[in-house]
Amino acid sequence: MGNSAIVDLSFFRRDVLRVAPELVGKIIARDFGSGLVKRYRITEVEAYRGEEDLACHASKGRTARTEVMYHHGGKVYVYLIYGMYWMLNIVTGEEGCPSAVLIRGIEEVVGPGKVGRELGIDRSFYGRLLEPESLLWIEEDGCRCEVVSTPRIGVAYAGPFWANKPWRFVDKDHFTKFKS
DNA sequence: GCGTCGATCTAC
DNA sequence: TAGATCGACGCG
Repeated sequence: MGNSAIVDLSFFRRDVLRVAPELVGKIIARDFGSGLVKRYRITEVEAYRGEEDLACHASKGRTARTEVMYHHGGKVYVYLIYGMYWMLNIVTGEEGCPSAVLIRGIEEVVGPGKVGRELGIDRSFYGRLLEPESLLWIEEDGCRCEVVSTPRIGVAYAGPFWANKPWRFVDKDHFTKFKS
């Protein structure tokens, strides 16, 4: 990955259905300290959109957990699932419009639980802005990739109307590596 | 206070 | 195919 620029926070302050597919192919950068910065190409994401989306945590309303989803875009939303895995999300949209993008895959790391582990994500990241001071940010290097959309994974509980929405976005070149 | 279940992953 | 493992949420 050659020259790349930090993605401005205004990028995230748009409809999640525009932000999510555009995030595929961008780079997530993590500063581990001691001068170690790792960069990973984003290969798979999912969009969660508003209180009406029964697969979205904001469908439960504004709670301590979902609070940050109601903020303006560009912040980190993390939560622990199954008592073991930290799910990494990026808040999108304007203030008061709860939505977020779940990072499901980065290069060779397939699966949101493994993404959180690889990036060393924990609850301390909740609410941070995506900027170098937060040790986690997004970069753009002009790479353009073809994006394939499919239904979201693991949200059958939301009912077929929402579970069937094609709001999972995958880099086509990586698509064959993903099992459905 | 207590029971249920989850935007998952791994090992048996 | 079941077990790990715990916080959020709903009920009362």
